[in-house]
Amino acid sequence: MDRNSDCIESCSVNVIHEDVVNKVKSGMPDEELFYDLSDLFKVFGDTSRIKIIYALFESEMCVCDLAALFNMSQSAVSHQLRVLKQARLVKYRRDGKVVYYSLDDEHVKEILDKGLAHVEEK
Amino acid sequence: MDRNSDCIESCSVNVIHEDVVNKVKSGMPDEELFYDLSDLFKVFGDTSRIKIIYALFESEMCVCDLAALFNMSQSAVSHQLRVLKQARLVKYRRDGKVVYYSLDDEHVKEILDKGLAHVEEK
DNA sequence: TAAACATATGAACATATATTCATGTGATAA
DNA sequence: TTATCACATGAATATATGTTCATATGTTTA
Repeated sequence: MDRNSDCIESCSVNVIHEDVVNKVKSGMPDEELFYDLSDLFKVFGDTSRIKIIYALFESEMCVCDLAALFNMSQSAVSHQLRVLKQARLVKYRRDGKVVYYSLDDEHVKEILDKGLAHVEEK
Repeated sequence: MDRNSDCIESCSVNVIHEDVVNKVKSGMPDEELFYDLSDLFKVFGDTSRIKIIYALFESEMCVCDLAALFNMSQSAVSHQLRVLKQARLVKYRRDGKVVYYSLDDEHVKEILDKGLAHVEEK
């Protein structure tokens, strides 16, 4: 864990602007935040999950219908819904044998819309 | 490419709510959009790149300083900057031997802030 | 021109991850 | 109770991806 603590030497990386590096370093958030953020965006970084989310924007849906809609296997959909569930992005309700999924976060739409703005620009 | 076009049968996936599926399907955006969006979020889905972006929020920085700041190799930083460049998220200017990178998009901050709101919630 | 420096990049390697396959679980209906 | 249906899940596999290593490129300086 600390075997790279002297890496500024061993990596032959030289600080060119020590003042800038120190200033920026002092403004950096906690290391854990970077992991949490990248973990969240990793969830949006897959076509299948983006598709599922867009479908759930329109309506709550069951696993089988999502599979049929996107020509995916039931298993693949279920696995991806699990990822979305773990990220607290979707919730579900059971009605007999059928499980209905829906979005469980007011930020999702905003995040995707901001991403859309970047993608569609120029 | 079309070998799965009859997948509703071959995958043994049955549509339970055909009306819902058809309604949602008609509201789906172009397939290409899903790829563009997931490609963009994939960029945010890595700790190293998130770190670099956060550093560039504070100040433009050269490759060497970024490497020193995060204890990364120069090569790793350079590779990740290339990804950010291809996603049109950063720009650069050359001053002699040194290349300075900075953010090239007004959406980046907004996207990460929305993600932050989700991460910090509850 | 040669040497040194900052950066870029291709190949190799290790790890992460998405899908499939087989099977398990929970609920309904015959 | 047994069969069937909708869904969940573990293991295996194939692919994607991040880092390292070696080296190339471009710039400055001796």
